[in-house]
Amino acid sequence: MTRRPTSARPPGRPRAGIDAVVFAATLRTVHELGYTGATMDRIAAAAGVAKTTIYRRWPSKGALVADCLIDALGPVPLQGVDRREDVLSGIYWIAEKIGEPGVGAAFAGLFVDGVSDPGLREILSSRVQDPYRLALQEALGEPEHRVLLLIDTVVGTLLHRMGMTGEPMVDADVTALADMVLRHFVDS
Amino acid sequence: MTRRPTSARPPGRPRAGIDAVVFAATLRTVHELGYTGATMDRIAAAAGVAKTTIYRRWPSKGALVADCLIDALGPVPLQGVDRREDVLSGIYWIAEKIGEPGVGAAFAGLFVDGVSDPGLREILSSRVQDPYRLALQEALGEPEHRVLLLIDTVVGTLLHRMGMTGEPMVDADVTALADMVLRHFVDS
DNA sequence: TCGGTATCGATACCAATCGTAGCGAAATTG
DNA sequence: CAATTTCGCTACGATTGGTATCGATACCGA
Repeated sequence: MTRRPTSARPPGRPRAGIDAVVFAATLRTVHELGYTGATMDRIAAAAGVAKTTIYRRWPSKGALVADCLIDALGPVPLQGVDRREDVLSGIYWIAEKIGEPGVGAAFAGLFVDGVSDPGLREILSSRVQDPYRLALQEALGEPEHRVLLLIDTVVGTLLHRMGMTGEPMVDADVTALADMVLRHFVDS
Repeated sequence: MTRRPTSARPPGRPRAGIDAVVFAATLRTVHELGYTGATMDRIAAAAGVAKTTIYRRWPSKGALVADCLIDALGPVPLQGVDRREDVLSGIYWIAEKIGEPGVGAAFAGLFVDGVSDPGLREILSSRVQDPYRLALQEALGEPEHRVLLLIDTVVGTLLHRMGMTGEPMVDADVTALADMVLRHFVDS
């Protein structure tokens, strides 16, 4: 919805590396000031970019943060060779991602904005969750509702810890969470 | 922090049932417009109360919603007779509470404001989570870190589902969640 | 090389919001 | 009845999300 194709771009001033700069500034600002405190003015200032430039690329703050989150999470990490190994490494992967500065706070902020913005919930569901859900469904051979519950469990638990303490979950707890989830969803 | 003792009140206009009216209006407004959309002006209008009256009782929107959430959740429901039964009924209890209109959205909104407001995180931790954590520690005889992980798992999962779909979790999924949690935390 | 085009930066701007101040009115205690 | 405290109301300042405008800039194609 926001990033336009870089190929066949008509003449004009280049996009340069603005997307990357704004993404980095967004995460940094959200990390330092929280989702609410990360105003568009501050993000623009942190990126060294005019606020109007940001609004030319993203229609709203929510859309910017959503794109930023998608960029920060990166591609689906599943290998697809071993069910147990896929889920285990996936849990550690998302735990590490959510622990990165700003990622957890951005995630939570999007949920809140999404309550009053169905379009944003659509982005969250289709562009953030669905890629991982589909990959997990294929890797595990489990029905959709079970994979959705698995995602709720893993991501929800990690985010709740972040929200309550402000700190990412320690490894020992991630391991315990992984044990519980594996026993329920993989060892069937 | 906000509610002052009703006894030994000096003369003057009564507090009447303003707290209860404002709590109800807050939940209703958060349910309809989301945490961000629930402005103090709108909450005041919905409660039929002046905005200044609200600010005289709660120092910030976050503090209001936190008190509102504490009021909505009510007392710890554990009976303390059977470990398994306590956890099971507790999970259904919190699932139902989070499904009530506005409660889930209020919860999530507090997390977001809490990122940039340590005082609010303190309220969340000490007045919302701790009562249940302590009761669970006593009822289960488990160490603090395991009870904290249990709470993260149950509440986080339910809130993540609310945030993603906008709808509370269906009973079948709550049952599956309860099975998983019981096996890990109670059946040791 | 040079014109056309599209983006960038800067400033100004609007509506909405949080939170506060001041003041007269109302209600309750004694 | 009188003192006291809170209430409602209006107005206000500071911020914020988002828009409009306009000159400057950099790229593309000829």
